Amino acid sequence: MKDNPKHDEILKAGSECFARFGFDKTTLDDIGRLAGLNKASLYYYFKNKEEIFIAVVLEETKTFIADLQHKTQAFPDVRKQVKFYLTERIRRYNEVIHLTKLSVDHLQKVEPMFDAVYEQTKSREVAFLTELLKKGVADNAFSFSEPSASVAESLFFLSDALKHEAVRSSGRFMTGEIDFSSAIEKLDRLLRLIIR
Amino acid sequence: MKDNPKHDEILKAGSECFARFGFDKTTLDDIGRLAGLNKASLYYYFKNKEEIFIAVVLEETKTFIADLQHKTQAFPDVRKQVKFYLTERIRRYNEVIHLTKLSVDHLQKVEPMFDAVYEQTKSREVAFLTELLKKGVADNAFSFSEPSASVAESLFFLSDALKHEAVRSSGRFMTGEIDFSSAIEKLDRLLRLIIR
DNA sequence: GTCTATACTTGGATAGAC
DNA sequence: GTCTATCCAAGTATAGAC
Repeated sequence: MKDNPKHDEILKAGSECFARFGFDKTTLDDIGRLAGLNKASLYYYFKNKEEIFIAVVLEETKTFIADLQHKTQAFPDVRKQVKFYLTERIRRYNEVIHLTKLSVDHLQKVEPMFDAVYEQTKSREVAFLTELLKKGVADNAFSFSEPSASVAESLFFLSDALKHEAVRSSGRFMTGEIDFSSAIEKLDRLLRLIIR
Repeated sequence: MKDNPKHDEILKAGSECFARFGFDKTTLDDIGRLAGLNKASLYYYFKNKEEIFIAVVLEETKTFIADLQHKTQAFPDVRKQVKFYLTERIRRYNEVIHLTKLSVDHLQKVEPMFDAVYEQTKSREVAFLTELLKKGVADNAFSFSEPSASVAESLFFLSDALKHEAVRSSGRFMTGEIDFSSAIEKLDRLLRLIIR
């Protein structure tokens, strides 16, 4: 949110529309109208509608992650910090999916977009986790046979894998919200195995 | 909700879609898919998309009015009953507008549809008000120089007029909800003048 | 009654004038 | 950079086969 002013206007307009109508039901005219631009002009700033959507979610995810990392610091125990962080970032996924207001039929179509978003925040997230783990090791809270950065990346993959599995298994019968409780439970048990 | 079973299926599907997407963003394919019919078949039961919408809102308004009339009975004082009824039916309008999830730009387009709905429930509403007034007169709570049925119709028009004025004055700057407090205040003062 | 085919309109996207 | 013109796909609506 510091680029070109028009670029930001489009993101703001897109955020507004996607939140109100969801991805499918938002038109480029909707966004253009709010941004004060002809819909054709949107293509000067973005490749297509999908890219606008990804940029909007990416922006909001950055804010969420920054906030989450701040909240994580509040926990006294490093183990609890790791668990809280990995758990909450799964829950975030639910919010974003809910924001798109898509029926199950359309969910498959947009899920890859989210993957692109999470791929782009990955380095930031892994770096944060790495620091957490290093602190834990320094405090003798636990130890690993591998470097902290490597373990952090594995934990990140673990969190994402459980998240995706939950989405897939919710499958055809999703009614608004995905139930991540089982994924979070699995995560909890795996963390106890990994962090010793 | 007792006509043709397919007819009702369409209403159910329409209700679902309009609530989720609003009028503009709902497609006939959306409704047809949910109702288990080809979109062309919808035209056997309804003249167009607008008619489906009106039928849906009409159905839901009937339910609302029945419920409102029931709630009204709970008030001990007839004056309070009249005031409560006329006030709440204005508030209902906000709900329905909100349900359609329309931007101000589109509101003008659909407002006539609501008028059609309210026109169709008018007789039922006026009849209810007439009974209230007759009861009040019989109890010597107040009296009129005109027949109760005539006064009831005037009160109905009054409520609708204030409602419409509130919609118009909210004009270009509406942000989600229309503020009916001023209309309700005016109604309150007028009622005190009329019901003596 | 329900569907396929089709006319016309709106939405996503590109080309090119300014 | 922003717009108009335009293409193609999807949406509203009608005509007509079954």
